[in-house]
Amino acid sequence: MSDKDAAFVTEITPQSDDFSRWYTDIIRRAELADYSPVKGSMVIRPYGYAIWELIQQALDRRIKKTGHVNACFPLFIPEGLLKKEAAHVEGFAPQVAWVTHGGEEKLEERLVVRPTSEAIIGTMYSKWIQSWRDLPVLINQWANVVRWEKVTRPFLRTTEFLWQEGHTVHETEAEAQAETLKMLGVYKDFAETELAMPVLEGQKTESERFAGAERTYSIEALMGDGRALQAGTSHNLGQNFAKVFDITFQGRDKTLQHGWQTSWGVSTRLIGGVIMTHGDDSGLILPPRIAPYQVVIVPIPRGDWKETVLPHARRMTEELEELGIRVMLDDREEHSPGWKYAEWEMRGVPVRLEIGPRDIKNEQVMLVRRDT
RNA sequence: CGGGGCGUGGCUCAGCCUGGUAGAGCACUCGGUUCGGGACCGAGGGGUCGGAGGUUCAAAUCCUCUCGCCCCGACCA
Repeated sequence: MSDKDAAFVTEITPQSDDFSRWYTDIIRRAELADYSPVKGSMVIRPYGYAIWELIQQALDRRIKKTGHVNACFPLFIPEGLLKKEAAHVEGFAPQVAWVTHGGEEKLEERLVVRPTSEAIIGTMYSKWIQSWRDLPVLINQWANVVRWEKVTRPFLRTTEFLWQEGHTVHETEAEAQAETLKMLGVYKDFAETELAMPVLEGQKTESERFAGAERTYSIEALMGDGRALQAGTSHNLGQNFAKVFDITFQGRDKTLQHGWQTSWGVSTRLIGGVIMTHGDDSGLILPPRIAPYQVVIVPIPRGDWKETVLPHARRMTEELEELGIRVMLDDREEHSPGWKYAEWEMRGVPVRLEIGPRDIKNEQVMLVRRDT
């Protein structure tokens, strides 16, 4: 196959030519996401969203297993609340979207569309926490947030993105620090186990620290172009927010104390990380745990295949599904087997099963792995 | 936000320099033959050239402004 043919076949720029272009080509060709009419905002298409749902499910299990529960806080935050924590507002003010009107009426107080939820959650926590017996508070939320970024890239940095943000309050500084590192560990294990994405964990420098945090830790993944990608962060907030949002409790020693907080999050950026960690010039390579289809079955349409091959392929599909495996039976007649091979390789399906009349006769099946 | 590049059917692009109101390949629709690595033949549908203004008898083409996208840098999940 000549280079020209290869280019035609995949329509994907080779990594060695232009890694960034390769990245955006894959997203478009594999139908993970598409650009929207809203500047900097992308549409996550069904195939891409299915990956996010699998990431959510797997991570949500881990978050709950470590004692956290889910809740949902408002999208809008009153300007005054965001401004309470000085470092926090300074860090986020340049990239918040403002709501100034309700219908035709100008608002008395402007609202920000949440860039992160420390302010609104801290405000609520101050109402809910009275005693050391109320601690720890271990809440997570799955949400969308908005940051008015000047430069955007699909999945890696978009104006609006999906994420989870955990917000906890503890009795002591040591407990908060332990929680911060525990969740960093959860992220590391999640990235390496579910996403097959090796990461390096460590503490961020002062300039990279989360606005308002005492300490910020992150997991960093290595991309195919040799660059690092911040794939998740865990912050020890100390008492910074507790002091301005008045999160106090009466301690075991009967004195009034401020809570010790953490917050931690990962976002749809993880999908970008997966693409850049595993993908090759033929397209996407998806780790089986988060692959919308783990197996694609391609029947060979020959002779009386509809009476022989197809029923067999359907039975195989059912049997695999009973085992909990996500299967795509591609029995479309408008595409040739060769076309389907290339298509599903491009979309990163881990395993392909080819089954034709010969296989039925010989009681065999052709299996091809995407990652080899 | 600084530097660079680019906006022409769904996609990739040619045409622009040397103005004369649009082409190719792929994709799509219909019919037929095919199908073990992106099949082939025939017949079709679809764009007024990112947007606005200007120059001109005439603008995809020249000028101005503007919007958007991509890459590098700075910043961020």
